[in-house]
Amino acid sequence: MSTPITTETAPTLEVAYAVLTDGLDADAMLTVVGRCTVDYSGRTESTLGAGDRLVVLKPDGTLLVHQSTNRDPVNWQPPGCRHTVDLEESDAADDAILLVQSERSTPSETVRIEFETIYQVSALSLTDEQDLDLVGSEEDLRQRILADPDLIESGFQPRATERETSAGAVDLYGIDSDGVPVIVELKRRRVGPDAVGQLARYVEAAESERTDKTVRGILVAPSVTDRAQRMLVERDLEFVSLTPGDGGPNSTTLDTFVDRK
Amino acid sequence: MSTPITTETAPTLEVAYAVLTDGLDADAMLTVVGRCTVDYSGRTESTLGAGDRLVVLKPDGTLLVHQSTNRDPVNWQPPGCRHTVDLEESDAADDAILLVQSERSTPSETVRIEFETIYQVSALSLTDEQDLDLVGSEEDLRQRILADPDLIESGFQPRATERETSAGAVDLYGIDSDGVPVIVELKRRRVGPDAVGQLARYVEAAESERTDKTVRGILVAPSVTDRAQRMLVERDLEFVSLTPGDGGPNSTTLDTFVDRK
DNA sequence: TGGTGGATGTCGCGT
DNA sequence: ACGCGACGTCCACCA
Repeated sequence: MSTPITTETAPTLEVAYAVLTDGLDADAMLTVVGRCTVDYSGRTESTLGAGDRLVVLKPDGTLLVHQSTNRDPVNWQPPGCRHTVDLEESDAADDAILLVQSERSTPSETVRIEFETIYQVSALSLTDEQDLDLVGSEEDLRQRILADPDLIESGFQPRATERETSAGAVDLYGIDSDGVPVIVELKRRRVGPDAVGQLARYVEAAESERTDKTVRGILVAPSVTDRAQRMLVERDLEFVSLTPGDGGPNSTTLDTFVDRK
Repeated sequence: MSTPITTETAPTLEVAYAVLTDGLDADAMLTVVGRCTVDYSGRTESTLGAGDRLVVLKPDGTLLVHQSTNRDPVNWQPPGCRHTVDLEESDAADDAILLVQSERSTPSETVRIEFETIYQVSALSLTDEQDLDLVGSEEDLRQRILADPDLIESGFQPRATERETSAGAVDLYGIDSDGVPVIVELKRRRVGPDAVGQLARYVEAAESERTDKTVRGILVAPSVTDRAQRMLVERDLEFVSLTPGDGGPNSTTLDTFVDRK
């Protein structure tokens, strides 16, 4: 198999234009490195003065503009956008511009990138059938509890997941050894006030739906902040410390990464 | 100025190794396109089978692994990580591997990328002094209200922003025309139950701190969902419709993007 | 298409 | 370093 890449280093804007239009036609992943300005308008508006950036156009309609810092792109467009490329000629030969634009509706958003110089442009035909396999999410914590409900407390009986209340769906619903309804809110990491508020909402909603008896609320997470702890006490809510993994995500499996010499 | 790029297309692993190690030394932004597997261990764990991806190593210690779909990287490491590159020789010449690894502590996390084939590797020296200038955030909404408090209601007097309560800092605190305390929670976009819960927490905390009188709670946002609306009514909270921009972010300034022919 | 909540969220700010 | 909340959050799921 031949290298699935077309690359031009220090191309003229015309050459870059050709690579990009061909790449868009071929559903390739495109990368452009060059000096550009970026303007965004949509849910908000932003401008970014001229500088060197890495721009990525994905075949699914994603746009990324990366500076040399931060994990997140400084500007972007989510999947589903329509990308277009234009050459803006000019009287003076020197200030011609390559325009990369990305648009979508609902919400109406536009990103407009004006390249004055392009250092490199590439069209990549990537073959990738694989999906990420991730372990340790909140879903795993739920599975762990369903497999062994006593992790919550002795005698806890799960009855439903995602049970609907007027305030939203409850992570885990069940009854304790006395038959009292229990609402469980799961968090995969240390929680703050927001999680307590969420649990409080669900408990309040559940109590307003069954006027006969009280409903217990249990927050399940590795740990809580001080403020969240106080809020739990104030609201008569409970806390159970549990991590998604058996002994925490960093317990045994980490030695997978010990260098194999 | 010369093109600030070193690129090798279809390099041997040895050549790629040289480009990457030199680039790490030079604090360059590095891109690698090739067939690889990715393993992650840290807050959770994940594996990703062999496929073609675009990998980016930023000089600030950021790592990105991008597939051909989605805005977010399938694997990543945030800024501040230590990147290393290794050649793993092998008996059979064919199954040598280029290993790119990124590590950090607090939390302890490792991403390990094994390249079996590299289609392209580049080292980019990007010059970019510019910061993003963004308009239309929640902060702009606050400024707008402080400049004209009557937008909340006639006679509203702001007294403090980020005023502390036992449940956290309140966006905007003031008194109404009757001298009744008012807590205002600002949201730049349509809000759901979480924002109502947040406001309810603040109001409850404020009332427990001043037992003399009730405290009003006003949610300020462009709009609310049905469920959030019901929750507001249940809790005796109020709603005022306001957008960050004057007439909404998409009103007048959009014609900036009309094509200039 | 819109509502709802999770996320290896990330990021910036304050203590 | 930790707590806290915003974010053009993105994203999957579901009605």
